[in-house]
Amino acid sequence: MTIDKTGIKDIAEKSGVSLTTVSRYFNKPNLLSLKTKDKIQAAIQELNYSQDNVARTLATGKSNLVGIIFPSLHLGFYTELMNQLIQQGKEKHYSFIVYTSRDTKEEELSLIDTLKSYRVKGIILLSHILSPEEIEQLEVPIISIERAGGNYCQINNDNYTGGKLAGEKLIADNCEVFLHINNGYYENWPSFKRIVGFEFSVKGMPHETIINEDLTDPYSKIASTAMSAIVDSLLEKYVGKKLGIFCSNDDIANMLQRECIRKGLKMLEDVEIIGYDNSPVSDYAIYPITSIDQNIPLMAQIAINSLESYIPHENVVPATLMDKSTTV
Amino acid sequence: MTIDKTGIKDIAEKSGVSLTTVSRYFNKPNLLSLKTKDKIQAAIQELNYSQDNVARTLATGKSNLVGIIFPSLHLGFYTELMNQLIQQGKEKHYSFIVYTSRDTKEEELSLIDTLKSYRVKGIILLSHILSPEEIEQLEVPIISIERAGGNYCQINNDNYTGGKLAGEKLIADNCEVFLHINNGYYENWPSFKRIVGFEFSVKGMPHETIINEDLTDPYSKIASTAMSAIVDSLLEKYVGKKLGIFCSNDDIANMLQRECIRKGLKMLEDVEIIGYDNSPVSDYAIYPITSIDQNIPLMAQIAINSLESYIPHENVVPATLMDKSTTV
DNA sequence: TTGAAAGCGCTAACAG
DNA sequence: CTGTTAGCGCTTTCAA
Repeated sequence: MTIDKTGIKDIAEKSGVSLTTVSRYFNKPNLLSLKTKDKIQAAIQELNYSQDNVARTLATGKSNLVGIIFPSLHLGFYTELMNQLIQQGKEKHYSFIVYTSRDTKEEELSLIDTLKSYRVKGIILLSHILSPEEIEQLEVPIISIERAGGNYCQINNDNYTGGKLAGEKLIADNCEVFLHINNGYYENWPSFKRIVGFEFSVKGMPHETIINEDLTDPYSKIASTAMSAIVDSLLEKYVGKKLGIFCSNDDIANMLQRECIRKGLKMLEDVEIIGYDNSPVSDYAIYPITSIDQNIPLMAQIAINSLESYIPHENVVPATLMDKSTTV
Repeated sequence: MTIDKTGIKDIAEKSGVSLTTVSRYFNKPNLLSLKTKDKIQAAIQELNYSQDNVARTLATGKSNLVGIIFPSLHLGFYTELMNQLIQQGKEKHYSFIVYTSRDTKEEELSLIDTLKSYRVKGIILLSHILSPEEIEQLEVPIISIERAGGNYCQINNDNYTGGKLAGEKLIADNCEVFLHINNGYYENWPSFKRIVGFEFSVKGMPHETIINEDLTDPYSKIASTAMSAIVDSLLEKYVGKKLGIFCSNDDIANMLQRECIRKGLKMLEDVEIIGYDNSPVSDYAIYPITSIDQNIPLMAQIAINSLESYIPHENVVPATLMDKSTTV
């Protein structure tokens, strides 16, 4: 299993040129004569050689590895982003080392250390553990996505507009009470602007923002229970009114829809729901959920490009409303 | 950004020992005297040194990187498996390079080549592109999960029992017609045994197996349409009968439940549903879906251990029925 | 217990 | 256009 060993040296001998020339065949092919290129290519084929990324990385100091750190994997937005990243990264021969981190700073820093020790080209950061200041100390290109910003590359959705679009839609649909359900935030998070935008748009009308951290992991008993209680209190409080509910993500919206259906609410008639992310979950609910699209493919594309030419600044990706079956 | 450079050499100088000794500090610490160990440790702290995995990999020929190749990411089973793998792998300092592959053999082989060039410890294979024979040629430790087997390490669920448990449950619940819905298979796939087990258990009673490849990607229009048609035909064919439906995975079961609800079927009364995987999706459906548990954490654990000490053979993980709300 | 020296496989000046 | 010569940062005989 380790008798392979076919290296640049072997193909150099086989084709009667020097090591360097073979190396150049891969890195600066235009410096070589057609004849040598052919010879080398032939040897490569014959010996079934393929490059050694470890040696190359050691020599150059840079690999094509990229780190991604998610808070968790069980959210449509994350899965889809990873999918896009992997897909689009293939063209540039990027390989992604994936971690999850939602606990301690020490753990996250150690993961980042490991990543650095593999000489990653950059780290795409989605976890919320580190502060902007701490991130700035990292000494490795960081691309943060939907995180509070600092002096590094950020990719954020136009959350303000997203929230505003949701509010406007719900108003246009003649909802009578406007609710926002969120699992918690910090005011410096980009996603906080969703709330601001939403509240701005429903200003002057009956509205309420409900924050409940139990909703953080949507696939838990605790989240179901919390959501059930929320719906109950809403029904009690706003009896007879048509509710317009904007959720901070599709998973929460999905959970909400489930509770509404269980409790016999009629979609569109009694309640309208808008989620955020336009991720697959929003499509496989009973009533596919109207959602604010973050343009995940574009986010991935920007991330990939930023890896190539790193510029520390904020990239804002537009938000658009995707009309489905939970709004008129 | 590249002024870092703190290497084994620096800490050797600082602590007045040789390179070799410092190296041994990490690899064979018990060969060192307590005094030198202390000196070295102090230097490490002071210089804030951390090891270079690339150099170490080049020198030893083995890294702590592990490849995973999924057919896609949008299936609860995959997400949860990845989650478990990443989590459990952390203890052994494994880092996972994640790919998706569902297209051509060339692409998959090239991914595997890249993985090899990073000197991965092994590759966890879930994609269906390569045949067992081709996998055997790979010259890298392969751990296949729920794939047709060959002479390499395999981790498979006890699919036969899983299918049988589903059938028996549906019978016990007094269903009158027994259906299996599947998105396609090959007879040498482990998951084919689900069908065999199920069919065995409902032998002699009215039953039918429905195969439809359009169900492969559950988050697509095409899948919804297909499922809708399937339910229609079932209703037409078995009017008035209580249907017992076993699906090949939770995502399909979820889709099925959605169509049943849309068409006004009453859960438990008109229809019972059992999925496979016991993945998060099964829990956030309107009626949490009874499902066959594959014990994903155990699968992950076996995978991790197999990486450590590779033994080419089949590991069979037990299947158990998880009773939820789509069965009595 | 410790050190010197020879690589691991490739790249990158520098020279021709 | 092509070759020589040092490394990249760490591990690993071999010898002391």
